[in-house]
Amino acid sequence: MPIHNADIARIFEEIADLLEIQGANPFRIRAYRNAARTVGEFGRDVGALLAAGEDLTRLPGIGDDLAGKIREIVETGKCALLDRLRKELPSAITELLHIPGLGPKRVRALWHDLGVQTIEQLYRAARDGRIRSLAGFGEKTELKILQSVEAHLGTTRRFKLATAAQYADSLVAYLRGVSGVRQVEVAGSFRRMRETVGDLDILVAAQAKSPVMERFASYDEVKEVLAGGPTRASVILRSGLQVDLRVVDEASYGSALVYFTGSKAHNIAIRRIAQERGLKINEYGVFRGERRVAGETEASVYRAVGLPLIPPELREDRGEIDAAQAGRLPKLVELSDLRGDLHAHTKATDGHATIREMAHAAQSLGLEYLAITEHSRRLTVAHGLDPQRLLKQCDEIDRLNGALKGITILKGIEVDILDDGTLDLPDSVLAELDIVVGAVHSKFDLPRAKQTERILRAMDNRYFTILAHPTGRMIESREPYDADMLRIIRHARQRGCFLELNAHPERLDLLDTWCLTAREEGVLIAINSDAHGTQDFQNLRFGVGQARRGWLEAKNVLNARPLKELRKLLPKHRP
DNA sequence: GCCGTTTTCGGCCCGACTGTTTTCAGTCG
Repeated sequence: MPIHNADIARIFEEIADLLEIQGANPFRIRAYRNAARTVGEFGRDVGALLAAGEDLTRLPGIGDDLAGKIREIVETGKCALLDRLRKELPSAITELLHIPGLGPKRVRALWHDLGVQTIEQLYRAARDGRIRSLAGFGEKTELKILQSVEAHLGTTRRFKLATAAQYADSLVAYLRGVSGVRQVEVAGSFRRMRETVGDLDILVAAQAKSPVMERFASYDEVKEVLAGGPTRASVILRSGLQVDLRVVDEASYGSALVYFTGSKAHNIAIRRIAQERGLKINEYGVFRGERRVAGETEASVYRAVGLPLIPPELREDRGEIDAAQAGRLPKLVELSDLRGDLHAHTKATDGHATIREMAHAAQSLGLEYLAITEHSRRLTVAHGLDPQRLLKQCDEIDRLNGALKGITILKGIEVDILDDGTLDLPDSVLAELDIVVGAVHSKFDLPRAKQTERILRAMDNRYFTILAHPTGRMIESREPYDADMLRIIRHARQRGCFLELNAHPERLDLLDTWCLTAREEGVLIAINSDAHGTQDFQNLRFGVGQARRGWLEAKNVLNARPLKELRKLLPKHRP
């Protein structure tokens, strides 16, 4: 059985959890968590790296010991340390750490004194009133555990970025209207544009007497107030989304913004640099002894540690600090860099608007071109186009292009990639188009070799232009299909075709880590809306966010090119 | 367990809030 990076990461996480409950050295625990993150996010298969004889200790946070454990896991599928820990502690116990309010110390006490190993046993112990008598626990803690377990068994979902944005936008507008409030920003993983967020972290700069805390607690979407101090409060909205609010004065706004934007790993790395320079960073500023030397803006905080401002989307401790120190930070792509959109649908298949309406909507966002790419005939549920209907649409586009000003409509198709890697429409028809977007919409469960081969064969078609939603995953609802993405990216490079970063909120596919690989391999990415209606172009914002997380610059983005340059890259102009 | 122009030992980010304490541990971000 092949061992994937995610498997190794899971093993290290479990080891960290078990060590933590045992009360092991916290820095040893951190080492396992860091290693889990490093391996889990690493773009290439570490098993393949080992097979190629590469030295894993070159990876950050991987020393001789952990490199040895990775080798052990890759070669045997097991880890002796984990097996030993599982004998000492019940493995299921790690699940208890995910209950809010329970950390390693309390989990250990619950297990040691009450024999609690599972969430069900925890629930019964709390319900029967057995927890309040433990040392360090009380009635309130017991009640809180009971509520946390009920909430945990109900919904523990994260919110998709676009969904969270709806709640964030209106709450931010509300807080901006409170007297004494100077600045409001959503920080946390939302600001870093992670594809899902667990909660919203909102930062406010306000005058001392501002009633912002009271107004926050009385916001009409608030269902429950979890905690509230003078500078910090947490609530649950009716939607189930947790919102944490932090209030600071204006002089601390920049350092607080750095602090609450995270990521945690990035902040730790920044603090370490500060420490080396005899400085201390906290949410109130950068300090040399008692004296504050920076803090009013984010730029001032980074400057104090000798770095340029690092964009939030890069703050994941994935090399951005080294890049900043070396003056090699990418100039990340921005929404305003996009010149067109290369994937959209209309009423002709499963969209909701006409070609003309879609073109106007795209143009109002400043786009210069729009490719209409309907589904092909195999996708009958979407009323996919057969050759006859497609050619008829091409005529309509020709007529519209004669009438429209300021935007050009490109003729395209989102053609199904069939099981054997052939395309769902004949070459003679594809030859009439500007753009052929190919997509896998069936047989997601083919074995890795077959799935990979299927996609590579599709790319071999001389009209193939862009691989749509390349991994097929749907956020938190469908796993990516099993395919060798590195081979696919390299094949795209060889064939002169491109990969899509589909900006649909359910997809955000290509993932950030693969964007990074595509960039390194010299493959351009098309950030496309996959719009089915005129409002859907708004989603490009989230696609750009994901692209920025993947370190993409405008020059790495296909549809950041003006139409004239784009045309030169399309199949009709290939040798 | 990792790491090093203060290197092979001795460090490893920092503060708010809660509950159970009576000066602080545990948890969280």
